[in-house]
Amino acid sequence: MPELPEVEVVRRGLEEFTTGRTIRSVEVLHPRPLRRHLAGPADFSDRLAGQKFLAPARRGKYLWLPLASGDAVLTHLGMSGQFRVQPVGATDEKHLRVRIRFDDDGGEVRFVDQRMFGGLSYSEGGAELPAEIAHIARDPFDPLFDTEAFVAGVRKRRTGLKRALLDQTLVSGVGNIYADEALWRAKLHYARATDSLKPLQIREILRHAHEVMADALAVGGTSFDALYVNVNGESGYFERGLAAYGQEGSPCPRCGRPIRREAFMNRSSYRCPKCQPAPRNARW
DNA sequence: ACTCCGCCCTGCTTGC
DNA sequence: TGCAAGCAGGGCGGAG
Repeated sequence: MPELPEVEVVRRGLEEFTTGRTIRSVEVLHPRPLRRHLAGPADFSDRLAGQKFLAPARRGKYLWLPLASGDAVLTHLGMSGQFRVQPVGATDEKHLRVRIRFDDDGGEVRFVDQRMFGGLSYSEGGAELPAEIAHIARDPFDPLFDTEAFVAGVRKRRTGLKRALLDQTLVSGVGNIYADEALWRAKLHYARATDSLKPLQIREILRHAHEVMADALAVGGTSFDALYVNVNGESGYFERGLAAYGQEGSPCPRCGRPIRREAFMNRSSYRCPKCQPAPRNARW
């Protein structure tokens, strides 16, 4: 569900509420979100008690909370994960999975996840960058993002452009929504063959992905429903900024043609049939 | 080595 | 009304 802008909104919210605080206890209410922590929920809780959080970090859609010990709590929101800050004693959310209490009088942090594609794990030595996500590419907001390596990587692939944009080992943070929006802005069809794109076109699609995610971040991200909210339970406002995604039948903001929805990768893709015509040598 | 599919979950919407 | 299928913004493991 959440892509880079939404995860960054959550990171900023957590930064305000967790940095410098010491954990008193961690309560795991469902084992599923701890599946990546192979030693099990009890071990996860035991290791965290008494530890102090440093400022949270993010790469793409992954988020981690470094600890003063040099380790980290690594998390991913999956499709429906949320972090919420609540006063101690507030009613439990229906899908509350993990509760973190602190040794001060402030509120608690809760991991809430309806579908449980998200989760948490304890990353030893992961404060700087958890080894578990070393394969994830830097995202476009990262000052060390290597544009030329991205251009070369995309051209080396033999696949469609949208598949490449969604491949988190080429560029991270882009999901189905912002891939469609970036493709619309760049006037490129999702099935354009990666190995026939010009370097300039690849730089352009990357620039648009960066810009559309920055635009979304500036207004708190995209929320279609209550499944994406910030740590205070508030929605973002970028849904009104979407030109293509979810806009089937609505006029293209550029040319007026109705936006088309098509099945793609067991999901949906939205495009303007005039601005983003199907290529001859399509790769799906 | 690279690419792609199926699957992990729950709940809301849609159509019969 | 009731039920089942379809769909939802992600990532991984393993098949080919």
